[in-house]
Amino acid sequence: MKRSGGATSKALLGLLSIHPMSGYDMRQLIPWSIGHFWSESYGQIYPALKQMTAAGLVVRKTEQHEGRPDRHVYSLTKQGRAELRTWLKAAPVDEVPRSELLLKVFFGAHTEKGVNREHIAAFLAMHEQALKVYVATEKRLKKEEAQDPQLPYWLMTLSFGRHRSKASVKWATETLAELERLDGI
Amino acid sequence: MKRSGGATSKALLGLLSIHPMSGYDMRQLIPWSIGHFWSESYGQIYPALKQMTAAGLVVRKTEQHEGRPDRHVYSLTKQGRAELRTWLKAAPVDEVPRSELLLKVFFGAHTEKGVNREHIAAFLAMHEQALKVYVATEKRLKKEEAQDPQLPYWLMTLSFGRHRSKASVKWATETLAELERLDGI
DNA sequence: GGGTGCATGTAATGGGTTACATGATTCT
DNA sequence: AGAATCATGTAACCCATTACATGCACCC
Repeated sequence: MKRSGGATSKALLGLLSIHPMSGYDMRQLIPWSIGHFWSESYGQIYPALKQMTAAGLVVRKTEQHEGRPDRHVYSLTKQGRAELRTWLKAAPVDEVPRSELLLKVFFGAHTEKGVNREHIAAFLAMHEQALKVYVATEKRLKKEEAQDPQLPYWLMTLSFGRHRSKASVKWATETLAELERLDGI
Repeated sequence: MKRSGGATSKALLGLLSIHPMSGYDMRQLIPWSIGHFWSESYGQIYPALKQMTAAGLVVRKTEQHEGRPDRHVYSLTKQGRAELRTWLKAAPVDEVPRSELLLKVFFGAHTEKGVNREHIAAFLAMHEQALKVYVATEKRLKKEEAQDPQLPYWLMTLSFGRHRSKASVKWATETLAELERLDGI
Protein backbone atom coordinates (compact mmCIF):
# COMPACT_ATOMS: atom_id res chain seq x y z
CA MET A 1 0.00 0.00 0.00
CA LYS A 2 1.46 3.30 -1.04
CA ARG A 3 0.83 6.51 0.88
CA SER A 4 1.26 8.65 -2.24
CA GLY A 5 2.84 11.96 -1.23
CA GLY A 6 2.91 12.20 2.53
CA ALA A 7 1.47 14.94 4.68
CA THR A 8 4.38 17.33 4.10
CA SER A 9 2.96 18.65 0.85
CA LYS A 10 -0.45 19.02 2.51
CA ALA A 11 1.00 21.12 5.29
CA LEU A 12 2.63 23.37 2.69
CA LEU A 13 -0.62 23.68 0.74
CA GLY A 14 -2.26 24.70 3.97
CA LEU A 15 0.31 27.39 4.68
CA LEU A 16 -0.11 28.74 1.15
CA SER A 17 -3.87 28.92 1.75
CA ILE A 18 -3.15 31.68 4.28
CA HIS A 19 -1.22 33.71 1.74
CA PRO A 20 1.39 33.21 -1.02
CA MET A 21 4.89 32.79 0.31
CA SER A 22 8.35 31.36 -0.32
CA GLY A 23 9.90 28.19 1.06
CA TYR A 24 12.01 30.32 3.33
CA ASP A 25 8.93 32.12 4.64
CA MET A 26 7.30 28.78 5.43
CA ARG A 27 10.23 27.63 7.48
CA GLN A 28 10.12 30.91 9.42
CA LEU A 29 6.37 30.81 9.87
CA ILE A 30 6.09 27.25 11.17
CA PRO A 31 7.26 27.87 14.76
CA TRP A 32 4.63 30.62 15.08
CA SER A 33 1.77 28.63 13.68
CA ILE A 34 1.82 24.83 13.52
CA GLY A 35 5.12 24.50 15.38
CA HIS A 36 3.78 22.76 18.47
CA PHE A 37 2.44 19.80 16.52
CA TRP A 38 4.28 19.86 13.21
CA SER A 39 7.75 20.50 11.82
CA GLU A 40 9.36 20.74 8.42
CA SER A 41 12.97 21.31 7.42
CA TYR A 42 14.37 22.98 4.30
CA GLY A 43 15.42 19.56 3.10
CA GLN A 44 11.75 18.64 2.92
CA ILE A 45 10.27 21.95 1.85
CA TYR A 46 12.29 22.76 -1.25
CA PRO A 47 12.03 19.37 -2.95
CA ALA A 48 8.32 19.23 -2.08
CA LEU A 49 7.68 22.64 -3.66
CA LYS A 50 9.51 21.55 -6.78
CA GLN A 51 7.41 18.42 -7.04
CA MET A 52 4.18 20.28 -6.30
CA THR A 53 4.97 22.78 -9.04
CA ALA A 54 5.47 19.94 -11.51
CA ALA A 55 2.15 18.46 -10.37
CA GLY A 56 0.38 21.77 -10.99
CA LEU A 57 -0.69 22.29 -7.38
CA VAL A 58 1.22 25.55 -7.01
CA VAL A 59 2.71 28.21 -9.27
CA ARG A 60 5.91 30.08 -8.66
CA LYS A 61 6.82 33.69 -9.31
CA THR A 62 10.31 35.08 -8.94
CA GLU A 63 10.79 38.38 -7.14
CA GLN A 64 14.04 40.27 -7.53
CA HIS A 65 15.56 42.49 -4.88
CA GLU A 66 18.81 44.42 -5.10
CA GLY A 67 21.64 43.02 -3.09
CA ARG A 68 19.57 40.10 -1.89
CA PRO A 69 18.83 36.63 -3.23
CA ASP A 70 15.80 36.13 -5.47
CA ARG A 71 12.63 35.05 -3.72
CA HIS A 72 10.51 32.26 -5.19
CA VAL A 73 6.99 33.02 -4.12
CA TYR A 74 4.46 30.22 -4.48
CA SER A 75 0.69 30.40 -4.62
CA LEU A 76 -2.07 27.81 -4.83
CA THR A 77 -3.69 26.84 -8.11
CA LYS A 78 -7.27 25.67 -8.38
CA GLN A 79 -5.97 22.10 -8.29
CA GLY A 80 -3.91 22.86 -5.21
CA ARG A 81 -6.94 24.16 -3.40
CA ALA A 82 -8.92 21.07 -4.43
CA GLU A 83 -6.13 18.78 -3.24
CA LEU A 84 -6.12 20.52 0.13
CA ARG A 85 -9.89 20.11 0.50
CA THR A 86 -9.74 16.44 -0.44
CA TRP A 87 -7.04 15.80 2.13
CA LEU A 88 -8.93 17.70 4.84
CA LYS A 89 -11.90 15.38 4.38
CA ALA A 90 -9.89 12.16 4.73
CA ALA A 91 -9.64 10.67 8.20
CA PRO A 92 -6.30 11.57 9.80
CA VAL A 93 -3.90 8.70 10.45
CA ASP A 94 -2.94 8.61 14.10
CA GLU A 95 0.49 7.36 14.93
CA VAL A 96 1.84 6.55 18.38
CA PRO A 97 4.13 9.42 19.30
CA ARG A 98 7.45 8.17 20.60
CA SER A 99 8.71 9.51 23.88
CA GLU A 100 12.26 8.88 24.96
CA LEU A 101 11.44 10.28 28.38
CA LEU A 102 8.76 7.68 29.02
CA LEU A 103 11.02 4.95 27.74
CA LYS A 104 13.60 5.98 30.32
CA VAL A 105 11.01 6.15 33.07
CA PHE A 106 9.72 2.69 32.17
CA PHE A 107 13.19 1.23 32.68
CA GLY A 108 13.95 3.63 35.50
CA ALA A 109 14.49 0.91 38.11
CA HIS A 110 17.92 0.28 36.58
CA THR A 111 19.38 3.64 37.50
CA GLU A 112 19.61 5.96 40.49
CA LYS A 113 16.44 7.65 41.67
CA GLY A 114 17.95 11.09 41.24
CA VAL A 115 18.41 10.52 37.52
CA ASN A 116 14.73 9.94 36.94
CA ARG A 117 13.81 12.93 39.04
CA GLU A 118 16.07 15.17 36.97
CA HIS A 119 14.60 14.00 33.66
CA ILE A 120 11.09 14.59 34.88
CA ALA A 121 11.94 17.94 36.43
CA ALA A 122 13.30 19.13 33.08
CA PHE A 123 10.14 17.93 31.37
CA LEU A 124 8.06 19.78 33.94
CA ALA A 125 9.98 23.01 33.45
CA MET A 126 9.62 22.74 29.68
CA HIS A 127 5.87 22.42 29.85
CA GLU A 128 5.48 25.20 32.39
CA GLN A 129 7.35 27.43 29.97
CA ALA A 130 5.22 26.17 27.06
CA LEU A 131 2.05 26.99 28.97
CA LYS A 132 3.11 30.60 29.30
CA VAL A 133 3.82 30.79 25.59
CA TYR A 134 0.42 29.33 24.69
CA VAL A 135 -1.39 31.80 26.89
CA ALA A 136 0.57 34.73 25.49
CA THR A 137 0.07 33.59 21.90
CA GLU A 138 -3.64 33.22 22.46
CA LYS A 139 -3.88 36.76 23.75
CA ARG A 140 -1.85 38.14 20.87
CA LEU A 141 -3.84 36.25 18.22
CA LYS A 142 -7.17 37.39 19.60
CA LYS A 143 -6.04 40.99 19.26
CA GLU A 144 -4.07 40.95 16.03
CA GLU A 145 -6.09 38.50 13.97
CA ALA A 146 -9.50 39.25 15.41
CA GLN A 147 -11.24 39.42 12.05
CA ASP A 148 -9.57 36.43 10.38
CA PRO A 149 -12.09 33.63 9.69
CA GLN A 150 -9.37 31.06 10.42
CA LEU A 151 -8.84 32.37 13.95
CA PRO A 152 -11.23 29.97 15.72
CA TYR A 153 -9.38 26.99 14.25
CA TRP A 154 -6.00 28.34 15.22
CA LEU A 155 -7.27 28.83 18.76
CA MET A 156 -8.45 25.22 18.85
CA THR A 157 -4.96 23.91 18.18
CA LEU A 158 -3.52 26.32 20.73
CA SER A 159 -6.07 25.05 23.21
CA PHE A 160 -4.84 21.54 22.54
CA GLY A 161 -1.33 22.61 23.39
CA ARG A 162 -2.59 24.14 26.62
CA HIS A 163 -4.46 21.00 27.62
CA ARG A 164 -1.50 18.83 26.78
CA SER A 165 0.97 20.95 28.72
CA LYS A 166 -1.34 21.23 31.71
CA ALA A 167 -1.69 17.45 31.81
CA SER A 168 2.08 17.06 31.46
CA VAL A 169 2.71 19.42 34.36
CA LYS A 170 0.20 17.57 36.51
CA TRP A 171 1.67 14.17 35.69
CA ALA A 172 5.23 15.34 36.27
CA THR A 173 4.34 16.89 39.63
CA GLU A 174 2.58 13.77 40.83
CA THR A 175 5.34 11.54 39.55
CA LEU A 176 8.07 13.56 41.23
CA ALA A 177 6.18 13.21 44.51
CA GLU A 178 5.87 9.47 43.96
CA LEU A 179 9.60 9.17 43.26
CA GLU A 180 10.38 10.99 46.47
CA ARG A 181 8.05 8.71 48.34
CA LEU A 182 9.84 5.68 46.85
CA ASP A 183 13.13 7.12 47.99
CA GLY A 184 11.80 7.30 51.47
CA ILE A 185 12.55 11.01 51.64
CA MET B 1 26.88 15.68 14.97
CA LYS B 2 26.17 11.96 14.95
CA ARG B 3 23.43 10.38 17.02
CA SER B 4 25.33 7.08 17.25
CA GLY B 5 22.89 4.18 17.34
CA GLY B 6 19.40 5.51 17.90
CA ALA B 7 17.07 4.68 20.72
CA THR B 8 15.83 1.46 19.14
CA SER B 9 18.69 -0.61 20.51
CA LYS B 10 18.20 1.00 23.93
CA ALA B 11 14.55 0.01 23.98
CA LEU B 12 15.56 -3.57 23.16
CA LEU B 13 18.20 -3.58 25.88
CA GLY B 14 15.52 -2.42 28.25
CA LEU B 15 13.15 -5.21 27.30
CA LEU B 16 15.93 -7.75 27.75
CA SER B 17 16.53 -6.34 31.24
CA ILE B 18 13.13 -7.75 32.20
CA HIS B 19 14.06 -11.22 31.04
CA PRO B 20 15.81 -12.93 28.10
CA MET B 21 13.67 -13.22 25.00
CA SER B 22 13.62 -13.47 21.22
CA GLY B 23 13.01 -10.75 18.65
CA TYR B 24 9.59 -12.23 18.06
CA ASP B 25 8.81 -12.08 21.77
CA MET B 26 9.78 -8.41 21.84
CA ARG B 27 7.44 -7.52 19.04
CA GLN B 28 4.62 -9.32 20.88
CA LEU B 29 5.45 -7.77 24.23
CA ILE B 30 5.64 -4.15 23.08
CA PRO B 31 1.87 -3.47 22.84
CA TRP B 32 1.48 -4.68 26.42
CA SER B 33 4.33 -2.69 27.86
CA ILE B 34 5.75 0.35 26.11
CA GLY B 35 3.15 0.33 23.33
CA HIS B 36 1.46 3.60 24.19
CA PHE B 37 4.63 5.64 23.77
CA TRP B 38 6.94 3.48 21.67
CA SER B 39 6.85 1.14 18.68
CA GLU B 40 9.23 -1.14 16.85
CA SER B 41 8.80 -3.30 13.77
CA TYR B 42 10.52 -6.54 12.84
CA GLY B 43 12.42 -4.61 10.20
CA GLN B 44 14.08 -2.67 13.02
CA ILE B 45 14.34 -5.37 15.65
CA TYR B 46 16.15 -8.13 13.78
CA PRO B 47 18.91 -6.00 12.26
CA ALA B 48 19.38 -4.23 15.60
CA LEU B 49 19.79 -7.52 17.45
CA LYS B 50 22.35 -8.63 14.89
CA GLN B 51 24.33 -5.45 15.32
CA MET B 52 24.04 -5.57 19.11
CA THR B 53 25.35 -9.13 19.13
CA ALA B 54 28.35 -8.05 17.07
CA ALA B 55 28.92 -5.18 19.52
CA GLY B 56 28.89 -7.59 22.46
CA LEU B 57 25.87 -6.05 24.16
CA VAL B 58 23.81 -9.23 23.97
CA VAL B 59 24.41 -12.94 23.50
CA ARG B 60 22.20 -15.31 21.57
CA LYS B 61 21.22 -18.88 22.29
CA THR B 62 19.30 -21.07 19.86
CA GLU B 63 16.42 -23.15 21.15
CA GLN B 64 15.07 -26.01 19.06
CA HIS B 65 11.47 -27.19 19.08
CA GLU B 66 9.93 -29.96 17.01
CA GLY B 67 7.78 -28.86 14.16
CA ARG B 68 8.38 -25.21 14.89
CA PRO B 69 11.02 -22.67 13.84
CA ASP B 70 14.11 -22.25 15.97
CA ARG B 71 13.97 -19.50 18.56
CA HIS B 72 16.91 -17.13 19.00
CA VAL B 73 16.83 -16.09 22.61
CA TYR B 74 18.92 -13.07 23.56
CA SER B 75 20.18 -12.00 26.94
CA LEU B 76 22.15 -9.00 28.20
CA THR B 77 25.89 -9.09 28.72
CA LYS B 78 27.69 -7.04 31.34
CA GLN B 79 28.42 -4.48 28.61
CA GLY B 80 24.79 -4.43 27.55
CA ARG B 81 23.72 -3.67 31.09
CA ALA B 82 26.31 -0.90 31.31
CA GLU B 83 25.16 0.58 28.00
CA LEU B 84 21.59 0.66 29.25
CA ARG B 85 22.59 2.44 32.45
CA THR B 86 24.65 5.01 30.54
CA TRP B 87 21.75 5.76 28.24
CA LEU B 88 19.31 6.07 31.14
CA LYS B 89 21.47 8.79 32.65
CA ALA B 90 21.62 10.89 29.50
CA ALA B 91 18.98 13.60 29.11
CA PRO B 92 16.20 12.43 26.81
CA VAL B 93 15.86 14.26 23.51
CA ASP B 94 12.37 15.63 23.15
CA GLU B 95 10.96 15.88 19.69
CA VAL B 96 7.74 17.59 18.64
CA PRO B 97 5.22 14.85 18.02
CA ARG B 98 3.44 15.32 14.71
CA SER B 99 -0.30 15.25 14.69
CA GLU B 100 -2.17 15.04 11.43
CA LEU B 101 -5.42 15.69 13.28
CA LEU B 102 -4.23 19.05 14.58
CA LEU B 103 -2.88 19.95 11.16
CA LYS B 104 -6.34 19.37 9.71
CA VAL B 105 -7.99 21.34 12.50
CA PHE B 106 -5.60 24.23 11.94
CA PHE B 107 -6.67 24.47 8.30
CA GLY B 108 -10.22 23.50 9.13
CA ALA B 109 -11.75 26.71 7.80
CA HIS B 110 -11.29 25.37 4.28
CA THR B 111 -13.73 22.50 4.63
CA GLU B 112 -17.23 21.87 5.89
CA LYS B 113 -17.83 22.08 9.62
CA GLY B 114 -19.12 18.52 9.76
CA VAL B 115 -15.80 17.18 8.56
CA ASN B 116 -13.91 18.67 11.47
CA ARG B 117 -16.49 17.45 13.93
CA GLU B 118 -16.15 13.90 12.63
CA HIS B 119 -12.38 13.90 12.93
CA ILE B 120 -12.53 15.18 16.46
CA ALA B 121 -15.32 12.81 17.46
CA ALA B 122 -13.21 9.85 16.29
CA PHE B 123 -10.28 11.18 18.29
CA LEU B 124 -12.51 11.52 21.33
CA ALA B 125 -13.81 7.96 21.02
CA MET B 126 -10.29 6.63 20.67
CA HIS B 127 -9.11 8.27 23.86
CA GLU B 128 -12.18 7.24 25.81
CA GLN B 129 -11.41 3.68 24.81
CA ALA B 130 -7.74 4.14 25.70
CA LEU B 131 -8.69 5.42 29.15
CA LYS B 132 -10.56 2.21 29.89
CA VAL B 133 -7.59 0.15 28.79
CA TYR B 134 -5.20 2.13 31.01
CA VAL B 135 -7.41 1.69 34.04
CA ALA B 136 -7.83 -2.03 33.41
CA THR B 137 -4.10 -2.52 32.81
CA GLU B 138 -3.28 -0.67 36.01
CA LYS B 139 -5.56 -2.95 38.00
CA ARG B 140 -4.14 -6.07 36.40
CA LEU B 141 -0.52 -5.02 36.91
CA LYS B 142 -1.05 -4.20 40.57
CA LYS B 143 -2.36 -7.70 41.12
CA GLU B 144 -0.14 -9.80 38.90
CA GLU B 145 3.18 -8.00 39.28
CA ALA B 146 2.74 -6.81 42.85
CA GLN B 147 6.21 -7.87 43.95
CA ASP B 148 8.18 -6.70 40.88
CA PRO B 149 10.56 -3.84 41.77
CA GLN B 150 9.94 -2.32 38.34
CA LEU B 151 6.20 -2.01 38.96
CA PRO B 152 6.24 1.59 40.26
CA TYR B 153 7.96 2.75 37.08
CA TRP B 154 5.54 0.90 34.84
CA LEU B 155 2.68 2.53 36.70
CA MET B 156 4.22 5.95 36.14
CA THR B 157 4.14 5.53 32.38
CA LEU B 158 0.60 4.20 32.55
CA SER B 159 -0.33 7.23 34.60
CA PHE B 160 1.07 9.41 31.84
CA GLY B 161 -1.19 7.70 29.34
CA ARG B 162 -4.15 8.30 31.62
CA HIS B 163 -3.34 11.98 32.00
CA ARG B 164 -2.80 12.38 28.29
CA SER B 165 -6.04 10.66 27.35
CA LYS B 166 -8.04 12.56 29.94
CA ALA B 167 -6.70 15.84 28.57
CA SER B 168 -7.47 14.71 25.03
CA VAL B 169 -11.04 13.85 25.95
CA LYS B 170 -11.50 17.19 27.66
CA TRP B 171 -10.07 19.13 24.71
CA ALA B 172 -12.13 17.18 22.19
CA THR B 173 -15.34 17.72 24.15
CA GLU B 174 -14.75 21.44 24.48
CA THR B 175 -13.74 21.76 20.85
CA LEU B 176 -16.81 19.90 19.61
CA ALA B 177 -18.95 22.32 21.59
CA GLU B 178 -17.09 25.26 20.12
CA LEU B 179 -17.56 23.91 16.58
CA GLU B 180 -21.29 23.57 17.18
CA ARG B 181 -21.38 27.09 18.50
CA LEU B 182 -19.61 28.31 15.33
CA ASP B 183 -22.16 26.48 13.24
CA GLY B 184 -24.86 28.35 15.03
CA ILE B 185 -26.52 25.13 16.10
C1' DG C 1 37.41 40.12 10.10
C1' DG C 2 33.61 37.37 11.61
C1' DG C 3 28.97 36.29 12.77
C1' DT C 4 24.02 36.79 11.44
C1' DG C 5 20.23 37.18 8.24
C1' DC C 6 18.45 36.56 3.65
C1' DA C 7 17.53 32.84 0.28
C1' DT C 8 17.93 28.78 -2.50
C1' DG C 9 18.94 24.30 -3.24
C1' DT C 10 21.42 19.24 -3.15
C1' DA C 11 23.70 15.24 -0.99
C1' DA C 12 24.66 12.23 2.61
C1' DT C 13 22.92 9.78 6.16
C1' DG C 14 19.82 7.79 9.24
C1' DG C 15 15.26 6.00 10.85
C1' DG C 16 11.30 3.39 10.04
C1' DT C 17 7.40 0.72 7.82
C1' DT C 18 5.83 -2.64 4.57
C1' DA C 19 6.38 -6.29 1.49
C1' DC C 20 8.57 -10.36 0.39
C1' DA C 21 10.40 -15.10 1.25
C1' DT C 22 10.24 -19.53 3.78
C1' DG C 23 7.88 -23.41 5.97
C1' DA C 24 5.60 -26.36 9.45
C1' DT C 25 1.43 -26.76 12.47
C1' DT C 26 -3.07 -25.90 14.05
C1' DC C 27 -7.59 -24.07 13.85
C1' DT C 28 -11.96 -23.14 11.15
C1' DA D 1 -8.99 -25.73 1.48
C1' DG D 2 -7.51 -21.63 3.54
C1' DA D 3 -6.18 -18.67 7.19
C1' DA D 4 -3.63 -17.81 11.45
C1' DT D 5 0.31 -18.55 14.54
C1' DC D 6 5.07 -19.38 15.21
C1' DA D 7 9.62 -17.51 13.80
C1' DT D 8 13.36 -15.50 11.28
C1' DG D 9 15.29 -12.54 8.26
C1' DT D 10 16.17 -9.23 3.84
C1' DA D 11 15.04 -5.73 0.43
C1' DA D 12 12.65 -1.87 -1.26
C1' DC D 13 10.99 2.18 -0.26
C1' DC D 14 9.62 6.46 2.15
C1' DC D 15 10.35 10.09 5.26
C1' DA D 16 13.25 13.42 7.70
C1' DT D 17 17.24 15.89 9.58
C1' DT D 18 21.75 17.69 8.99
C1' DA D 19 25.56 19.15 6.47
C1' DC D 20 27.24 21.20 2.58
C1' DA D 21 27.51 24.80 -1.11
C1' DT D 22 26.83 29.63 -2.64
C1' DG D 23 26.89 34.63 -2.05
C1' DC D 24 25.66 39.40 -0.81
C1' DA D 25 24.69 42.85 2.93
C1' DC D 26 24.86 44.53 7.41
C1' DC D 27 26.46 45.05 12.08
C1' DC D 28 29.93 44.71 15.85
